[in-house]
Amino acid sequence: MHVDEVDELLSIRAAELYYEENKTQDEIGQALRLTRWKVGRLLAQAKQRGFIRIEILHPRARRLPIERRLREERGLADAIVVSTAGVQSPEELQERTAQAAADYLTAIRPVPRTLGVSWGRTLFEISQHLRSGWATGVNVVQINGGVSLNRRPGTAAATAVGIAQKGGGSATLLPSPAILERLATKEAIESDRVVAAVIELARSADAYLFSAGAADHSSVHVESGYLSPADVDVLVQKGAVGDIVGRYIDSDGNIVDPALDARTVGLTLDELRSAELAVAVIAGSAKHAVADAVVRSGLCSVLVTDEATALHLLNG
Amino acid sequence: MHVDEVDELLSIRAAELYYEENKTQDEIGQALRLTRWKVGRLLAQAKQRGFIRIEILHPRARRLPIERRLREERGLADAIVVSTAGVQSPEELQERTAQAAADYLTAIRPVPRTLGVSWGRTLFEISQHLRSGWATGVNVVQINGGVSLNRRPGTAAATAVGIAQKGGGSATLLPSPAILERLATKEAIESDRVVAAVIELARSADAYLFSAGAADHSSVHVESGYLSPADVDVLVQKGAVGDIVGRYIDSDGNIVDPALDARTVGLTLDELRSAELAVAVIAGSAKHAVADAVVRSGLCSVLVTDEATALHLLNG
DNA sequence: GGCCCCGTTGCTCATGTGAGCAGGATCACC
DNA sequence: GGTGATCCTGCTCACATGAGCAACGGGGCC
Repeated sequence: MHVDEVDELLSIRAAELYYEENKTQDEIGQALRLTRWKVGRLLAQAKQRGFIRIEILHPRARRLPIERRLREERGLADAIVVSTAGVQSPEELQERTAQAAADYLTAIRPVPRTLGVSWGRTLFEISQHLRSGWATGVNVVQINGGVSLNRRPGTAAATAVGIAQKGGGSATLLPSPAILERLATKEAIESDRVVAAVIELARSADAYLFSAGAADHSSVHVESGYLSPADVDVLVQKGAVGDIVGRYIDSDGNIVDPALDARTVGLTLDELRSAELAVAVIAGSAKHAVADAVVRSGLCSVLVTDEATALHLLNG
Repeated sequence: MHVDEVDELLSIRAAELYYEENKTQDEIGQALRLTRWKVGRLLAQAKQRGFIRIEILHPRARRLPIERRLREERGLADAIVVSTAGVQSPEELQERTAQAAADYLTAIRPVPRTLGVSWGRTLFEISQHLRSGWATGVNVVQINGGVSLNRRPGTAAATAVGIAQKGGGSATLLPSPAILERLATKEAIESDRVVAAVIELARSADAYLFSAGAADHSSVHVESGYLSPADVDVLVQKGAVGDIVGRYIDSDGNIVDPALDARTVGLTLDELRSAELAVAVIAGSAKHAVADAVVRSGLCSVLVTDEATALHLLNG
């Protein structure tokens, strides 16, 4: 039996007594016939070698070391990473992330006067998790088209209005479909006085809050009727990994289908990229690829995500 | 937002800074605008409410609090519980437990002069994990019959001999099948001078080491040809949960089939029960029921097992 | 409205713990 | 077999932490 092996075993015995039995290092020393300094070193060793895992089990728990790595290694201004410890379902993960996004939004200083938001399942959940009074007099403006064509009419509007109301302000909706069938129609809509004014307001926002969609049939665009499942398949074939504010991007963050993009109403990706504060909220294993594209191509300055996604960004 | 809720969130934030960022309570106090005493209380609260989980990730890690509960609540003289943290396969669990049993055997003081052992997969693994020189001059004696009928001839012998050799002593084998077809044959064998002497020696052992088998087709008795799968089915129907030293017991620790039992060679259950030191080594989810029966009916004074089995004993 | 009770707060003090350091053992290499 | 480098040990000291305690304050009850 090698010396290192003996030390390893001893460090495990010491860790058991220290962490499970709450003994002092001195007591452990007496029990194992070691000086208390040796015990301290064994415990430090056990930690350093990764034998000790400390987890914070709570829906609101975050992973600060991973957040730091995201800031440092991926150049983000800020990162919020929720813990996946104890998560039972994808829905729970989604909820934790939405909660964290709501927390982050609430904590932004100075409080944004104008906030640009996209819409979708994630944004809606965030709006629900916000507390009344999270801001005072915030003006919420939609940054991409979102009049639902078939199901769930008004969730886009409900999201923006909800965020605004709880923030003691008003919402400015973008009265336009997300994607139009013909380019001419899209240009006509954008030149409409009201629509143009909303987009202009969106461009002037202090901060943006948006999510990302995965490029698959579960997309909100498919659900809302803007794209058919077959359309999505074609996009995937062209390299699409997901969409941001209705615009499909590849793994480098570039527009996949310029023609489609030209028919999409709302802020452009470059306008997002040049924003001072662009908060992306992306969670779930289905969105690992989009999250990666978004962060790589600088589409957001702040990312709110879950631990698994964050680790994917760091190791992938 | 209720006060308790605020405190809960604060304790999570504090825990993140304390355990993940290694800040001092004082630093955390400054960051969260609290006194360091408040921080200390929040951390204590987080621990006490179970938000903090500390795990020792190591094949040799044990669960001392569960061992204590087994001793106190189930009246065992001693209990060894190996951690299941990070276990990938049932084989790994089995190996960890065998290793722990070998460790326990090595640590018994005074060193037993005569050790009675059963045989089987578990015992064989224990013999392999023992280190040469674990004892000096130990006499190992088989406590139940075990001349394999078909496959793997000699593992029973190899186990006893291995334990003896590594302990610097000799092995005394029980030259008899485990179960005989006819009662008369069994009685004849037991009256044989050599066999009788071995059993007499077994009765005088200072300590016993044995495992338990589950009552299913994977049993060593089936594998060795002493019982057919159909025989086992019948036993199960009669309430058998497993076997100890070849004897099938029900959930109360009583012999299931007295006729069969009468044809089984080796120590009786009552002889085991009255032993000073009887160490049972039982691991794996298939053996939860037997483990329970063994402990309930006082068949062992010391139990070596895994965390999941131990929790089954405590909660079931 | 006054009073009491109980939970919370910020403290003192004792204990627990980690950093850094000098002496000593160990090992490889000459 | 000598010698130097390196690691390890047991220490001092400074800091971090938990226990216990008095003062405070808020809420319920008379």
